[in-house]
Amino acid sequence: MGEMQEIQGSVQPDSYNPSEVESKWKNLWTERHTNVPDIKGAKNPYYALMMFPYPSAEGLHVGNMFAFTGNDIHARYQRLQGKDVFEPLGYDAFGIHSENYALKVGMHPADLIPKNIANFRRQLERAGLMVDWTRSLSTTDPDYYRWTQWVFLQLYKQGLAYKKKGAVNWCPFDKTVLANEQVENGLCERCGTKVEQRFLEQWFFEISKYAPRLLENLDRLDWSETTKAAQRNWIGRSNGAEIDFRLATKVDGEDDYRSIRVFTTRPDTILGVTYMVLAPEHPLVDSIATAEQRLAVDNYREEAKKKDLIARKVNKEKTGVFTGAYAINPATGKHVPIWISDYVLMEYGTGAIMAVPGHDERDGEFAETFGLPIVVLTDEEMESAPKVGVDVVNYRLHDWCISRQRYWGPPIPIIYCDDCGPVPVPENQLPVLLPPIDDFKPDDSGVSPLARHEEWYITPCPNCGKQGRRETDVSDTFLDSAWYFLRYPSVGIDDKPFDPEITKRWLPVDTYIGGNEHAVLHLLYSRFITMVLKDGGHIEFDEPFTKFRAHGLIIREGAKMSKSKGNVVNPDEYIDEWGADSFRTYLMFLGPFEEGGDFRDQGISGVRRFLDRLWSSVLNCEHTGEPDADVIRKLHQTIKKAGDDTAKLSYNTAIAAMMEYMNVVRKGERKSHAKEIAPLVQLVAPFAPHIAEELWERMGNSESVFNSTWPTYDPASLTEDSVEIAVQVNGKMRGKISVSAGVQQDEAYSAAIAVPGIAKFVTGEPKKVVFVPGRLLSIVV
RNA sequence: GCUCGAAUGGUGGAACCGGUAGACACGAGGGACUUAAAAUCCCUUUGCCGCAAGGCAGUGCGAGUUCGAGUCUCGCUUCGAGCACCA
Repeated sequence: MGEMQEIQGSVQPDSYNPSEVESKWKNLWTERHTNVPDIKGAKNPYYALMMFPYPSAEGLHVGNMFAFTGNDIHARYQRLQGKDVFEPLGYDAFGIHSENYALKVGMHPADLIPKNIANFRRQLERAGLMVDWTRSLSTTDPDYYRWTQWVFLQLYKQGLAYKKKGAVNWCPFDKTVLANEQVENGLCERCGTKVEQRFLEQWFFEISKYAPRLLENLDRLDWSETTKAAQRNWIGRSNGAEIDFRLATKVDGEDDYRSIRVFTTRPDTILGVTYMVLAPEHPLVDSIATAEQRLAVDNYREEAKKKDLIARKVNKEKTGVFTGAYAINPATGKHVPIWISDYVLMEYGTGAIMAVPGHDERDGEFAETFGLPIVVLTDEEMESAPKVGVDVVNYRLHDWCISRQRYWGPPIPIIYCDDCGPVPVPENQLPVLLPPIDDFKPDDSGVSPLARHEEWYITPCPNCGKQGRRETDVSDTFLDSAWYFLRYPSVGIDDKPFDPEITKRWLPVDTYIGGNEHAVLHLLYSRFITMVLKDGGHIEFDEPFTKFRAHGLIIREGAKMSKSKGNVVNPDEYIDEWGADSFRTYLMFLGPFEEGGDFRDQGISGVRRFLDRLWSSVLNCEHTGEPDADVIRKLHQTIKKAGDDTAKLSYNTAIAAMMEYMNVVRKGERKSHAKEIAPLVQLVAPFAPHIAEELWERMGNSESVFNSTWPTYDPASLTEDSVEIAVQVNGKMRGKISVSAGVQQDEAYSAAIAVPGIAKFVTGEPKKVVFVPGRLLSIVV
């Protein structure tokens, strides 16, 4: 063996071989249960959570890897701080995405998903995450979705789940309804198909009731500001007033005058009202339309119903029709005509507005189109406007439509009975299993494929025992993911969704990391469900994630990665070539974690070089004699810098600090001392855990490096004895002086003008001298 | 239109509270080692002028505050993200 290496020459007997080191430690971690915390007895529990992935057939994406690694580093860092860290990971495997893919490749999702999960698991394990694999889950496990159905029932019990026929977003491609949050610019978020409006009976969660709380709590959450801003935007609070406009004539056959209530944010402009507009669907339209206008009104309402949402939103030309009726402005007593138009939305406010064309752009356009009068008010008129309204607050947040006319999801646990009406499935009869049907392809009927299976949906009413009918819609995937963080610590407990003692110990989640694309979907829904469970007495906190950080996106060659551009990075290739430790560290080094960055193939070599140097420095270090005092000083500075930066997820600068230290340690090809290099192994450990374990072991430690304690620094070492002070004359850099650290202004000044290059700019007595100790001397002449 | 971000060498990116702009890394150039290459190690690397010492300019653009501005204020430009006929 030795002879062979002698012949090959280039092969060092003990050079760094990532794949060897990594597979060794992967196995040891599993054997020793290194990553399994004591769920019931942990003294310093720390829950480090990462948004779970959808297990796609393509396998893990670098974006996922980037995010998981960032979370893993945080988790490992917290562990080195002495915390009992729980880092779980599972799969968000229900939903349209999985189902569409299964349809495309002609497989059943129930067969496809386990394959995808196995591939994900393989890739995730290669990444060296500190994940507790004994507590994983998939939302498609009956053991899991049983409790998703339980969550539905809690909302139902608390009066927050209701069924309503109404205008909903229908995706003609995915053949299902969508939540408002899943519609982007009138297009389906998943497939980009134009969304149509349909009138269907659907299950809703009354999230709108929680709008004030969802908004107010944001102020006390330690979350990325961008995420909070997106939620505030989405919840959309606006302060205004509701004002009643009485009709000028009575509705036929009624004794009293009816009135129309409007919402406005500008009650001070009431003197400028020249007409009113109702949404076409407004319930009063039928009764107030006059005989002459009836036909025109009906036609317009039919047109509005047909018009797809995108036409309404993109083509903002104003259309409308006069109802023939008039109302009385409560502030002036004047009669104003009542129109209907689809620029007024039934879902917002009261579905009716007072139009002030002189002070509202949209009203102005409408008035111009139809030749209605435009009144521009003076400031005095607005200030002296009579108060005829009641102050109200409106939110844009709509209720969450959770029914999906699809197959691949948890069936909604409701049974319809002719006598008893909708009856919730008793909790002890959960789960309502999703039947293994083959014809799961959705159709245009507006009902789920499950509705084709009488043998499944015909079932006795839990109340009276007569023949009933199951709800055939399944619930939205976002319900699966709105509570999964509650389940992880209690995985394996089969008589309740989450154990109260365990939940008390581990939740809320200490840090949550994920993509900002979920700011108004998953993150809002999770907060809502948490509040509901708190109000139902199931948990003791009403915010699920104490701290949330949105990670950035990885791009390549300045563009988003996509298959069509051919610039997708497959993590496997890079791990094969460079090792997981180098790959992880490179991902964290390429840019700020919360911003992301550009993935460049060549960049990874620098990180690998760093690990190679670390390897050889540790293996060749001196164990006798004393370490260099200057190096030790730099070490303390590095411990502080790398520690502070790692703690605040500023991973790229933490790595830079370690590299800088490495350069100091090896300066001029010197041999490092064990005391100089050992703490660096610990600093590197969260980033490159395998090599850190290996080196830690080779340094004579028998325990995992992750059971060691983060090195401490001596604050006295942070300041240098002598410092370089910058000297400016009239604001321009003119030179530097080297002085002892505690030097005062006079002394610094004398030292400065003793330098000819500085003195030549200082002519005569200075007008002013500014001295920043240890940094700078500024002379004004 | 509204709400957030961002803009710094050839490239990715650093810069605490307003205090030496360009840390760290890639790339490039030069050198050492080698029969050679790879690997490794060392040096140089914002631009311009200069043999040098040194000087001038410089953080998207234009003003301002300040002894001093990448950083603060005002006014723009461009790019990215979210929301959008929400009264």
